[in-house]
Amino acid sequence: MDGKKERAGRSSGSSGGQRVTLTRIAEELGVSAMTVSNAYSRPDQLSEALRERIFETAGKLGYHGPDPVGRSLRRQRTDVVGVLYSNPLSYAFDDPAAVSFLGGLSSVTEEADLGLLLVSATGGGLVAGRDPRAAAQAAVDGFVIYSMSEEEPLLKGALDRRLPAVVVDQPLKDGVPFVGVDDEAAARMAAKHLLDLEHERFAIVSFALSADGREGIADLDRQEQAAFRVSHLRLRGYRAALEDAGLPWSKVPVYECPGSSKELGRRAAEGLLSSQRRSTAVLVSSDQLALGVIEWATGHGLSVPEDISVVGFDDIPVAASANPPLTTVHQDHAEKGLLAGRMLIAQLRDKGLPGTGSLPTDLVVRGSTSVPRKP
Amino acid sequence: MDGKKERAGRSSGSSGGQRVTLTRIAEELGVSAMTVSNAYSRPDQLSEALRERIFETAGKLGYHGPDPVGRSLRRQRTDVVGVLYSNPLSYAFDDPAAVSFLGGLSSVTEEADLGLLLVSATGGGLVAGRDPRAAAQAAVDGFVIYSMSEEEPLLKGALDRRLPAVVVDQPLKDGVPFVGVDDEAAARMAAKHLLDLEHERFAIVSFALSADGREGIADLDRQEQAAFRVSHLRLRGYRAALEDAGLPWSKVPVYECPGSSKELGRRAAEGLLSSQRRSTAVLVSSDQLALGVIEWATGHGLSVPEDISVVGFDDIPVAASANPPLTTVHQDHAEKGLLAGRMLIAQLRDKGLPGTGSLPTDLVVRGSTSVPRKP
DNA sequence: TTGTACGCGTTATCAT
DNA sequence: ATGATAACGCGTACAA
Repeated sequence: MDGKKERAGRSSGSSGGQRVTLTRIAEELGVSAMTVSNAYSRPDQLSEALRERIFETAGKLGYHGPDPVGRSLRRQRTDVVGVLYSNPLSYAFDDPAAVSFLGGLSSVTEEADLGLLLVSATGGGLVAGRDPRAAAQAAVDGFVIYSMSEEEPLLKGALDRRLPAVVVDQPLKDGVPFVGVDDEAAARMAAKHLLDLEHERFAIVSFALSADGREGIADLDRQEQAAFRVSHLRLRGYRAALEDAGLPWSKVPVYECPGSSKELGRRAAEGLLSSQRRSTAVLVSSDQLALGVIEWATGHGLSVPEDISVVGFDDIPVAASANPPLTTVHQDHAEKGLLAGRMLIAQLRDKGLPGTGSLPTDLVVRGSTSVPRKP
Repeated sequence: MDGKKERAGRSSGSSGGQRVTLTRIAEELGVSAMTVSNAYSRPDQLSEALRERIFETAGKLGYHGPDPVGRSLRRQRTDVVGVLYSNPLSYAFDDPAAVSFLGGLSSVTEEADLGLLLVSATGGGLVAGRDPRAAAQAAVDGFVIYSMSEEEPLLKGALDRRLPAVVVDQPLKDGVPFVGVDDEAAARMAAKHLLDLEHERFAIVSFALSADGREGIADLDRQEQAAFRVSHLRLRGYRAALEDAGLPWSKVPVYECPGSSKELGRRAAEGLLSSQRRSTAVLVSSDQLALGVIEWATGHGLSVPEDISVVGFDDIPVAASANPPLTTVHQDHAEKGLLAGRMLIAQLRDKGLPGTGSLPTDLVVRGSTSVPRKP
């Protein structure tokens, strides 16, 4: 015998410690294992009477249905979808956009009777010599890759397995179906709104351009080399709009935050708005950051939008009820989850490779923007 | 040969359609399968040179490490923790308390290198004849059971498997470690706060007492028979405090909501506060409901707290920044997740059965409560 | 350091 | 309606 580990379990009732399997039940009744299997998985292949007897002894022996792992091995599928998220998984639950996305995704997987396995990008902490393959070794039928960095080792590990997959937002990968929005056009729209209000002094708050955790003003070089597609495109959009209006981009400070939270937003505001001749318009590439910017501003005697207009990006649920309500670029994160889920399931069902799913965005004008105060 | 399904895959490079396995690599190199296995799982058992050669041909043939399912079967563990949530899984992502909880839980599982599998209570919609066992058939090493109804069939299915498990909030089950707070004392504290402010006309908004989806005023009978432990205890706490103050419970209307959302809160408020001689104090058993109550009130010309004081329960993140900021019972949901995770992992590691983990609560007084307006 | 033998628990196929 | 056989892909125990 192999594993001799003593089961701690309160040996409840009839059977001792030994693991109960299909075969065990079969022996007990003098039928074949196949028949027991059928009792659970294909009821039409048995007489009702036998099926009953099987369930009965199963109950008596403490057997509660086919072991999922054995079944998965044999059937060559797990009925589980893996979700890959950039950075510590627990961050996802602090990010309202990610939460909405997962909500949408889960409603599809749920309906399709698939489990949702959240796979950590950084399990095991920083254990030296940790195999980057490890995290990709999940027992899943396919992956939803949510907004990952191009360079994330986990990504390669997952894609190498050549399972069905869908990438959301980033990165773009040949042959892998993709879901996203037109980030550049959306950002352009946001900037255009402020330009229409006749703002002239702009500042930008961006989330991470690369995964190196840098924080602070990002120069042109760094902007160009952004590893995060989404950050890059949003910057491009802002830039295009400003340049179209004849404003020199080189004079627009871009503050890079290594994440997306209120706290980082406050710090960005501090870095950007402390100066004498401060900006009147701030374009922010996420709502959480934008809310942080607003907090810092109001906390320092500046009023929004009278002194400073702020535009966010994402339209997370709290944006509407913030104070002031946040003007922002709306995108439907839950819908994105739905779509990604459907595209993955299509592949699982052998419906072939879906192409690219693009979702609309629109600008939601609320209370955080207005014409600049006259000088 | 068994499965004849044609792989859709773009047959990338060297190898054809055939699945690549450990054995295949072994044959290719003329070594034993065991050695290949060791190359991945126990590097110290090989010469570095051989290991390199193995990885090389593995790469060439498109093999990317041991199959997780085969591995799980053999090792008798999956390194995955299952999370059971009451009702459609997607609701969890709409519930800030659940989201915080999952955040805490995920940070522990992540650190322990465990995957987190979200298991749906109601997969496959309402397909008739659906096996309630199905959802419990996840390939996991243990379960975190989050706030489920006592009667949920899924619960029985999961517990029957006798895997390590931890129950959070409800239901209480013999022999299953439990994490929660003292809901009754906390509710009492909330009621006491309003009594101290000299309120006398109370109304209660509770979330579900049973899983039958009923909505509306719940009579004493229904209150007593609540299937949800948490709802029951909170009501008991409110009641005890009011009765201690000499207020007759029978005159206090209890509105039951079949869930926890702003929308349901608005409906409850409508049901409770439309009357002539309305209450001045509303005790609500969740923050989301409380925020809905406030919205309804302010939307109908009542001001909070001047006309009506409202106390919530949970202290979800938005409570502090709501308008007015919500007075509520604070509990640390993320910490609850951490604790539940740790208690489950302790079992997985054979550290024996942990007992009960109890977390503190405290009342956070903010702007939604004050003395009642003089009549 | 490497190889042999076997079993983990299930189910598809084909036969009866 | 039921059974025999043979994998599914891997890893433990032990021998060499």
